Amino acid sequence: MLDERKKLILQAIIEDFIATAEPIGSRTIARKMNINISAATIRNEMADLEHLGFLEQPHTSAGRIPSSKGYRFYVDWLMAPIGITDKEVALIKKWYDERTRQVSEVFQETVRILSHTTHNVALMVARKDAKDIFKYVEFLPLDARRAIMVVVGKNGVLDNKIIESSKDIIVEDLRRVAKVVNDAFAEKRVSEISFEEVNALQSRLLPDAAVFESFLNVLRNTNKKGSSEQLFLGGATQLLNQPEFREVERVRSLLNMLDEQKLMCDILHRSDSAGTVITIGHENKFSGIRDCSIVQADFRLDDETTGKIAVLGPTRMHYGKIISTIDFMAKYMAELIKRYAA
Amino acid sequence: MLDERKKLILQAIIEDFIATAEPIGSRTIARKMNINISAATIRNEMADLEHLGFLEQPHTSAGRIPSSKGYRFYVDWLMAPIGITDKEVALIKKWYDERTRQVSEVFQETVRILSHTTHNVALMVARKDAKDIFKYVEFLPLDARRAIMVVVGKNGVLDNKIIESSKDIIVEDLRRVAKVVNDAFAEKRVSEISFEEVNALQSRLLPDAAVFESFLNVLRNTNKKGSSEQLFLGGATQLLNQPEFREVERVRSLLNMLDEQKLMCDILHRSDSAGTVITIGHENKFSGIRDCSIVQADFRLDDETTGKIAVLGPTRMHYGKIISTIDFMAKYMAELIKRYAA
DNA sequence: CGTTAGCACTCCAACAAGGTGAGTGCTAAC
DNA sequence: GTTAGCACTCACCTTGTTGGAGTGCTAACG
Repeated sequence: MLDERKKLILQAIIEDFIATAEPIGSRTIARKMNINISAATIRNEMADLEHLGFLEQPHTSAGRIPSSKGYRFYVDWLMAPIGITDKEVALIKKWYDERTRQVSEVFQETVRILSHTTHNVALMVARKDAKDIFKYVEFLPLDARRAIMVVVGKNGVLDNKIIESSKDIIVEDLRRVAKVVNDAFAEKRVSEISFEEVNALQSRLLPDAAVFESFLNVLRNTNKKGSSEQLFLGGATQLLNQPEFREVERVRSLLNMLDEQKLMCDILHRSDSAGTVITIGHENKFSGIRDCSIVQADFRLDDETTGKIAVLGPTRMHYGKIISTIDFMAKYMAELIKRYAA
Repeated sequence: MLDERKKLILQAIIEDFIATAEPIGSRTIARKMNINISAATIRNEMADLEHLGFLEQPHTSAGRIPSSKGYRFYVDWLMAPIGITDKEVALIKKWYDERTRQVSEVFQETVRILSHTTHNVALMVARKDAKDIFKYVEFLPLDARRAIMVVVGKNGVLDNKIIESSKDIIVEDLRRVAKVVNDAFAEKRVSEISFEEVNALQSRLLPDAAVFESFLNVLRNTNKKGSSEQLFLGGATQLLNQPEFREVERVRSLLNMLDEQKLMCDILHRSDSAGTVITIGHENKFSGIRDCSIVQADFRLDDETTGKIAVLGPTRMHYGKIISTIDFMAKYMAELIKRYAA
């Protein structure tokens, strides 16, 4: 497709632009490349590359900058894989160590670290598909008028709630409710308990309607809580350090997009393909980020929980570094969560 | 302190500046105020007000802008109380309705709404002081090798955890552990269970050391989780709409501060006084926000949970409106949380 | 004595003009 | 195919000019 020299020149241009964010001219390239070619020759090659769509000119007599297509070619064919160094790994582990104590903190800290190491916005969606299976309900006494209803699923407690009564609680009543419910629903998947089944029980439990209602609420809640999708976002500040966001207008429009949680989830779910996916500039479906690139990877925490982790920034980003960082983070995070959950 | 006319002029200047963000001159004021005073007179008065420290001049022959002291006087003496309208209340309630389903969402949504209605950054810290009292521990069977340990406190389940064993679990063993632990710790405040007491039990439970260890872990965890402080933050985007943040540099320095969770907590906790507190410009202890004001109120959710809710923005803010909004939000949020928890 | 008109002065902001430098495309020679 | 040379373009910086908004001061007025 491209001869060897064109590839070299394209690579040199892109890498220089990634480093400096300045349009780059033929002389500079001639000076930087080891090959002894004159600026004039490079000028000719650059004109060719522009006609082929790999480069763009902001205006006549400025240097060239890479187009989306140019970056795509670079990422697919030219880019040298840049691994993550031991030092960086150590730093990341240190950050986690210092700031996370429990599972719930790991997600937020992950985007924090990822945004700091990549100097771009980091985001993550974790999606939990409830596959909870109900086992039994048990009532634990608290005091005369209160008891705790504990709903147990196949993999532990699904939820618990205090039952309060205006008159003294009779243990026998609770035990009866438990028995009926347990007989009816045991081993059922929570998300599949139907309206009809519930109705059928309702009449039998009329004297304890309140308790039964509470139980249903807990179930519904579990289901809702179980199948959730959570978005984490960090490092908007990082963007401000990028020269492409020197004007407030650009910053604002992007920040506004990032505020739209639903939209961001959609963007991340756009690619169903597994593994690491890179979307560059115009390849984005959403016009608001046509001048940005997204590098994303997916991860799996357990049977129920999967997610995507991504870095978003200007098309001019260190693709190689970001890819290896994100891959490492996805794996390490999953590992960490397992460790904390144990 | 100030004669009636000076007050009127000061008020006019401040309100104009809040509206336009432009330094304001004598002629403009003369035109806007109903009173028939010439621009020259106003000039004299303005010179006085500047000498008294209520106004500042960005440079000679620009208009005047209010100083921190000027805003302080305005807030304390001049400002007309601006209530929150029924329409606004309705809007806020609608937003909550649309986006919150459970307690955990209320906090985040509160800062979202607050930042949108005030067009400034909203933040909130919720602090929970653990006063949990241990009642008993109970083991619920799950399958042959697993059981759930449920730790019950005075106000419900403190925590639960799955106990896993390599050999079949003997119910009697668990019951024995439960009895020993319950006898020793019942009615004790979790945060006050001492190292010595734990040691004393350890020897008696040697055969079931693993289970006991798990129990201790849960206790420790409860304690840690119980006494937490969480920061919520929203609406950084709003800042970008303010003319004082037209240059990226200012935005960056502020966003960097906002990223420092610990610092922000400190700032909010600075004022121990209850009720609504306003800190204007130079009154701030932290130099990074010397050109910002903070309006904060505190709230109480229950015996254990208290917090602060605040709006942060340029000194040029609609103090009256923000105060009434924040007061309303603090109350309404507490109410909402009670409702969801019930 | 407070108020006002008038005036000279200051300073920012916007605009225009000219110079500079990096870069290009084209052509002709190697 | 490669290269040197040259005319040309365009952004950007510097400098100068102008206009307007605003001030402080002074002198006159009721």
